[in-house]
Amino acid sequence: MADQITKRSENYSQWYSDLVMKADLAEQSQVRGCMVIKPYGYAIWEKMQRILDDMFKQTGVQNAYFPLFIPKSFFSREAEHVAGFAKECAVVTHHRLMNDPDGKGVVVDPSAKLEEELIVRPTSETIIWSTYKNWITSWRDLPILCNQWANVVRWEMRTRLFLRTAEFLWQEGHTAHATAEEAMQEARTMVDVYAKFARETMALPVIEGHKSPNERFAGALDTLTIEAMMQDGKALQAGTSHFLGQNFAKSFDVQYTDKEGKSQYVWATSWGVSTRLMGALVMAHGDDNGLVLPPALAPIQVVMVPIYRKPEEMEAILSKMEEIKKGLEAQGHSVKIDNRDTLRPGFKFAEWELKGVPVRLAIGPRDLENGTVEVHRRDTLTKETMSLEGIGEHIAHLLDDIQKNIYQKAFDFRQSNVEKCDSWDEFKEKITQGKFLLCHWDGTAETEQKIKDETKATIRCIPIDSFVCEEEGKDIYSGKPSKQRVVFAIAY
RNA sequence: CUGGAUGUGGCGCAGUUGGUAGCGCACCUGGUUAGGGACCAGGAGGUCGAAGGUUCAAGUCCUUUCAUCCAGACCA
Repeated sequence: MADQITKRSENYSQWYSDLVMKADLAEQSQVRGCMVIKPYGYAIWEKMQRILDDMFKQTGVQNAYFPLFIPKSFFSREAEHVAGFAKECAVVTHHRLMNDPDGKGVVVDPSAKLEEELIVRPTSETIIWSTYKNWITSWRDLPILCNQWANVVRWEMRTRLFLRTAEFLWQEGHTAHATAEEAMQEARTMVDVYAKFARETMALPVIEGHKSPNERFAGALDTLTIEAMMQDGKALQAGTSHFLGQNFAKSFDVQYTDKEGKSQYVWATSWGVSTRLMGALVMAHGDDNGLVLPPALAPIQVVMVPIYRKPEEMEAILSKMEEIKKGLEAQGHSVKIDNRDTLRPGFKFAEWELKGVPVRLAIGPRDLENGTVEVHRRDTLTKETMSLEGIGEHIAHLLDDIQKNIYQKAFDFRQSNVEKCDSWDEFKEKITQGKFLLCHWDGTAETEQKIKDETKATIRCIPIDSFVCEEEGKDIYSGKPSKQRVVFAIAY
């Protein structure tokens, strides 16, 4: 299994190459782990954005945008939040460059030192709450449901493409509510949105649940999460939704006057998903031939490869393909005709497989004569020759089927790697084999920490979906009484 | 910051006991090819991570330094 994990990890980096690359920054630069998202990768991100955005709006959320720079003092206000973020941030200290007096190039103008440093946002709670203070005075102003699509920077010590880059793209929702119940409901609503998006759009089975106190977001009273299993059996936190209580309202003095005329602090949530989802997509579905994209997110859903020897054949085939393409596009599918005449078909087949295009159509002189087409599906790597008649309908069904099948495959994989575990010896063995283990936990941070120290495994979540398992038992490590099982796994 | 490994054309690598850099892929040109990653011929591209030292001579030996990768600490 260890070998398998290594092999998978190597594959992951190959699978990424069409989507993302490490930024090629200056040699002496200390900026590590910045990424360039390539056009093909960004197209997937755009699709994710569009679908998520629609889902957000259906819950009443609106988009807004807040500044990239946050005054340092804002971070001093929320003590817990600071403890979680203060260390690994990019700090702006100057605002001007000047020509280097000793020669070529430019240097920082020392006279342009900022009175107060600016922090490049690692997340926007602080600046948004300092803004909300001016938006909220009455119960009539609530709730405020804002989301922003933005980039954030965290000066991570170790980075990994998509999973942990220094700069990444995300959306962060920040809401303000009159009551704790309403805020908790909002946090729950949004994690449900994420779970639905993961399952239905990304074809990614996830476990929904609460984070243990140790794993909570800095400054949150409760953190809800969706956890996915990658093909090496490791867990990936794919999205989080936080109930922030009144912590930020109190730190930034955000109060409203309720119906009785009394001042009340507002209740807050924040929730986000990032370009890490791209990593999840790749690591959950890819195979030895490259990416496998669910049709709902594939920038190109159908690619057509013509096969010909003579120019006349090419012309006839391409015009037939245009015809088919129009039909498919009318049904809302994205279609590409690969008409590059410098490459051989076999090369193109391999290339589009690497890119994960769900369906490939090949038409050659033989097909042209018979009125047929070769249909190849990426998920199963199988192909069949079929009549051109009714091809549109067939493709529509096929894309649908591929979407479902990719989910099912990931689902089955996960199911076969999740199990209940009640023996500590068994736990130690299985956890390193890439299993999710459902175990009893006594609810203490100490036990969780000890388990982490000994095995690297963490509590991924306390499930709230179909994995919820409330029953009496004994803690896997301490043997103390427990009321429910939680999900343990080794995480990215 | 701690431990281990590695830096040689765009990518992946070789380079013996020191003798003045080579291979595969990719790239460019021409031709033949085309139903699963084509073939032949020709061509271009490197101050060997950087600085210093030893030597008649350094990719190779010594010192320093920088960077990258893996394992920790941090995290979406």
